[in-house]
Amino acid sequence: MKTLLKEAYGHILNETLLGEIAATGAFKEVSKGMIVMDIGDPIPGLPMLLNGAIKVLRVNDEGDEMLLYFLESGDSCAMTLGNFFGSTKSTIRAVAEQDSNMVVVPLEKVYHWMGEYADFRQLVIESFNTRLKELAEAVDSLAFLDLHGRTAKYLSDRVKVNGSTSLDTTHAEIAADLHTSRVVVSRILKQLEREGTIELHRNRIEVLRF
DNA sequence: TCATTAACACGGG
DNA sequence: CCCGTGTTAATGA
Repeated sequence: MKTLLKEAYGHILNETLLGEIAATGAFKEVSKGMIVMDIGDPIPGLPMLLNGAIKVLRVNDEGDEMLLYFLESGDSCAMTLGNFFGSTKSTIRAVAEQDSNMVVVPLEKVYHWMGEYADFRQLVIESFNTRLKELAEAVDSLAFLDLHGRTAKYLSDRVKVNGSTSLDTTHAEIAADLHTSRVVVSRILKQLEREGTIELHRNRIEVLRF
């Protein structure tokens, strides 16, 4: 676990801290498609992603979803740090985009290290900053892009976090992430295929240009 | 005009 | 057979 930690966070966190995280954090392994955390779940600590990728979604009371952003290796999920402001329940759903490994750091340790280590403080603040930027981007695309544009952006984002132009997905999943209907997604995907942007297969989309 | 819902046929695993 | 896909028709904002 120490090796994975160093690969993902070694560039920002000092050796002592990495050792402490390895010693006190809970290692967690999730496989693709698993719900890592759901609305209302108690937050056990600060999740620090070691490898893989996690999809973060907002969900309303009817169960409708809406993609917020992806977490990649070296990201921590600052949304869970709502704890600092008194909430102990998750307000998001997190689904494994790939098989992933993470360390969950207990909150007492997070408090402690934020006071003790400048580099840890830095990590948390940077994480907040990045998540906020990604949220702003999600709002932008909702406000300024039509569904065709949102779908194209969505596909290129997924290509980026997966590091592959071959996406294992279905039209229904895309529809859920973009909070629209599958009919529309099918039509837009067909259109993108005719434009030569993608290639459609069953349970798979090959992204040719992005 | 463009999205949504319902309904259907086709085909692959 | 079940599920993912592609399409159409009717309806709504």
